[in-house]
Amino acid sequence: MLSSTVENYLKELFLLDQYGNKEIATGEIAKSLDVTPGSATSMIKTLAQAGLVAHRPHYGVKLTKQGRTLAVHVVRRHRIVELFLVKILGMDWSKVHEEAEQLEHVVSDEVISRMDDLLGHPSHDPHGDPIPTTDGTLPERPLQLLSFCDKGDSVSIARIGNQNANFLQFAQDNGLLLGARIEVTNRNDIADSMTIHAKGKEVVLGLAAAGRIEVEYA
Amino acid sequence: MLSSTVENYLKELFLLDQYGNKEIATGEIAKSLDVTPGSATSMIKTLAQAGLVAHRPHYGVKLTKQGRTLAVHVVRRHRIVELFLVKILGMDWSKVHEEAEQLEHVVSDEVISRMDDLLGHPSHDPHGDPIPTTDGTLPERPLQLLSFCDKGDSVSIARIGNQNANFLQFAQDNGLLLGARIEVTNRNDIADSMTIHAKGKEVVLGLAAAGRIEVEYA
DNA sequence: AGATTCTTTTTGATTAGTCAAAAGTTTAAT
DNA sequence: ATTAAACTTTTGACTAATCAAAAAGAATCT
Repeated sequence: MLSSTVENYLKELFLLDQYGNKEIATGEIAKSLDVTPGSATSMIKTLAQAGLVAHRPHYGVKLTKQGRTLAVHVVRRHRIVELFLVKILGMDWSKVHEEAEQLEHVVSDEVISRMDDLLGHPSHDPHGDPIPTTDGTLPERPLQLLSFCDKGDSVSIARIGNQNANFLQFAQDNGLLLGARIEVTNRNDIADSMTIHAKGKEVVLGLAAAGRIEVEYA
Repeated sequence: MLSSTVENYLKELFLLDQYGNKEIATGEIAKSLDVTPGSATSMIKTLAQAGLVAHRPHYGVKLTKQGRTLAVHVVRRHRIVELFLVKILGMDWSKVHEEAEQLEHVVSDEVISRMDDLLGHPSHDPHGDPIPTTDGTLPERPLQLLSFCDKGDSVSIARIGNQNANFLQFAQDNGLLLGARIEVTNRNDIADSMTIHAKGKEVVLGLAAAGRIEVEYA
């Protein structure tokens, strides 16, 4: 069995590069997990020893097939738990990430499978992130960053992956919910902002914030 | 925040003496938690340092008011989670204890409170153990060991506290479920056994096994 | 009271994970 | 081609929790 710490390293490596083509720098994983670079190096060596990552010293680290499989399972647990907390327990969308961070390490496969049944085998979590299947497949969707949309574009919100509770709370308060139909009513590249029409409300977003929201033209 | 290990020591001390009148021996808690006596001594010193237990070296240890409060909350989390797993996720009665052992350390108060709502503020868990309220009160019921019943007694099963999965499985397979109406059709103190009539079935139990089942005359 | 037994505590070592700071590499800039 | 900057690795130390084995304390039996 893997420790929570090991699971977190694997998960983070996966999230930093879903496709597994680039090498992750020690400093990058260290920053993501809020540990010192030295701690990351030492854990990377442990993971490499266990065959879960390939490490090229001074260049970077990459999940092995085995490591990726384990990571994907952690992500699956995390996302099913998140959706479960929202849909079944009625928890606030902006808070479930924190909770799932803890639960993902202790819920058994059986519990996950039952939650999955109860939820009707969902394809995406409450933030629009895809839920990997048991065999490790991830559903793909062609999404676009809201920050790339032009004035007049009418789209629907498909993903708000940013896990910061304050940002999510803000989004929620302004009608920027998953699936919401929105329209870009203005865009000003000089002022670095855009205006969104959502559910009768006007919301002004900086492009950086808009870049944290992904949309679908469908 | 308390570590899982600390929570387990507190919980176990509570379970070994719900009423808090006797002192628990170091060896007793060590055996319950499956650690060496030396490990228990060292943890007890840590807990005493933190004001969670009172330790009289060589004589025993007892939860302080503060320690008891924390322990009761762990027990509350455990029991609500157990019931939730059975009632909402449909898990097997004999398996939820193990799962709850893990979850009890990571579920937040908010999740527990929502589970509690969803379950309708239950008073007892799937084994018939009382669920402490948020303020730390435990509902009391006058129960009797099945092993003390006489031939002809008609009672209902109120508690099967034994957490061994095999025993629970056996009970389940023989209709010895919580709330089941049963009758003692025979009792033989020499042979150390009794016969129970449950749901049209006859079950023979040794008195030791019958002692792990508690009943209500009501 | 003395010896034996049982239990508890102490001691010293080990493991996982971490940090701070020193030392070593790589890359980029002059 | 040096030097500087940025990053990574190494080193040594620390904490929580554990174990095995030695030492100490309490209880019991004669």
